[in-house]
Amino acid sequence: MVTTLRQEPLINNVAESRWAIAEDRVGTTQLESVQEPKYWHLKTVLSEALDSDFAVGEILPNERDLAARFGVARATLRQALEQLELEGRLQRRRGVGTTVAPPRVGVAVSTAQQDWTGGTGEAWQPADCTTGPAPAVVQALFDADTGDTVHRVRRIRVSHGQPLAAELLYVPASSVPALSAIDAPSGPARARSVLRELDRLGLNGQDRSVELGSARADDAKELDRLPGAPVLVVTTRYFAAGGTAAVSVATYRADTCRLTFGDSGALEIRHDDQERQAS
Amino acid sequence: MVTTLRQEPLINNVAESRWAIAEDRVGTTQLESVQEPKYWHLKTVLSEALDSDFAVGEILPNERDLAARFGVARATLRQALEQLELEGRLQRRRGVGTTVAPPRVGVAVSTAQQDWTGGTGEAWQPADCTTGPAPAVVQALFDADTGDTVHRVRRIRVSHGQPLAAELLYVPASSVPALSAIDAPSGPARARSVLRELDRLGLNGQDRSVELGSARADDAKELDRLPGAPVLVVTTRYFAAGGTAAVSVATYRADTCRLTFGDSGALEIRHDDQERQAS
DNA sequence: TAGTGGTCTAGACCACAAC
DNA sequence: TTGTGGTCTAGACCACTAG
Repeated sequence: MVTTLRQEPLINNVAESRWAIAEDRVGTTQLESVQEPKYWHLKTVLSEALDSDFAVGEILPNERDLAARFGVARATLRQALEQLELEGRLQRRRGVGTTVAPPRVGVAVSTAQQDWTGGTGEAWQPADCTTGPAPAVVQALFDADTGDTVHRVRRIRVSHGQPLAAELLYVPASSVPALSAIDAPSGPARARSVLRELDRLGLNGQDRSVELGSARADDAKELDRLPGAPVLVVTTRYFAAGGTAAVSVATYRADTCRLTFGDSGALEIRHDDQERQAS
Repeated sequence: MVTTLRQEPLINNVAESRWAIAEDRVGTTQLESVQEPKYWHLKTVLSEALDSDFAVGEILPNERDLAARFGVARATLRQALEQLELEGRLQRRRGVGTTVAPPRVGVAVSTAQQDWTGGTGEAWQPADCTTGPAPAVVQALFDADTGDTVHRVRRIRVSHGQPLAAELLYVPASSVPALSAIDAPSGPARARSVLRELDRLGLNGQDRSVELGSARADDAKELDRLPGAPVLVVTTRYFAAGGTAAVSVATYRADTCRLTFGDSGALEIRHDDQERQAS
């Protein structure tokens, strides 16, 4: 592999040397630390290499080359890459390649009481609205006497041109009785109408939960990911005088998002350094 | 495969029929809905089967049998099972088997101001304490003038005998100057001493973020999972008069935990039904 | 059209738990 | 010892992106 290395000598040699270091580290340390899975060891070595030798946005060699370099099967190499992608260190796109991902963005979730009509700039943008029954899991979060028909408002959260989250906001028809039946029965205009009514209600509290999920096909499309991609599912229950006025199920891209809750300190956690937690 | 089916006739036949339904569903629906990955389709079918036909704790056939039943390679079947485990639907244990998982437990995270000394019963239990430098990522969350040496308090959160989370609490030595240098320099006793001092400080705010991570070896051991298992990493910064008094990095099992934040509604989200969100 | 990551296969062996 | 899930291999083909 040292023979045909004469075109673009400088750049190629720099790249070569960085990978050579990593290769060595895999070869040598694997012998001593027995009984550690190859993919895990590989992931650790790659992670450290990314920390010290690579810049955000840099393109990695393709999977077949990398696997050959480290002397493992492509499937094993992929296991390591998948871990790193899960941790937000890498970004992989079919047909394109693998690049070093930027640090996760901190996304404020709690921000006290929000303005439904979207006066706060670049937060949520309403995309659509339909009317019908809510899924059983959501229905269970409403009060027993709430009717079956709800408005389903679709909203997308974008930052710096990248989609961060896709939300489905369920508003029981009984929560917004004043909603005019005259304007558009669906679509973005309808969505804004529902939000305006919700804003008029004046909510007095909320209840939130976060769990890991995998993106459904529709969410994945909005998030520019493949179905099954890991997401953080944020379920929020909004309370008004009468009880639960709305339920929001928001799915955030787990690879790119770090959810922040400013409970009282009101400070933003900064994370712009490249360093990572030591093992 | 219909021949030797005579021992435990009733139970086996019931089990057989349930799987036969799922098999059919895979075979038939795959033809129409083209261009959907097999593992994804398989996951959907299995998920619906779990919803309708299986009880919590039930044991599934082993992976080789299941793969044969559905006519796919074991690796493909495993991709589907991994997804379901990620979603908290299944529990797999090496050497034992695969079982239907109970619904995720709601774990309160915010609970206003806590009592460090652990008077609240079954929450965190201190396990150990060491002293030394903090990892760079954590150090970055402290104020610039904070010294290098911190107390690292290890705590475990358990519920119903199951480990939910493992925490590393970083307390700068400068935050707890009154800490007696006389009692045990490390171990659980030392941990309690540090927490007692922290309690005495009187914190006036906190700052929290949640992101997806994978369990490091030490955390994995505490959580009774394999290294690399998906976890929800909750990073909390505690403020006192002087600034950041402590930083906590808690890793929750993503498969079994749903983090709840009682921001103001103070209600617990109930989730004891078996139903799941429709696709 | 060429090159990338995504899916899938049919094996093999290993670590672990339980009998 | 047996059976389970976990790891690993060396291929193959497909879907997508970009030249």
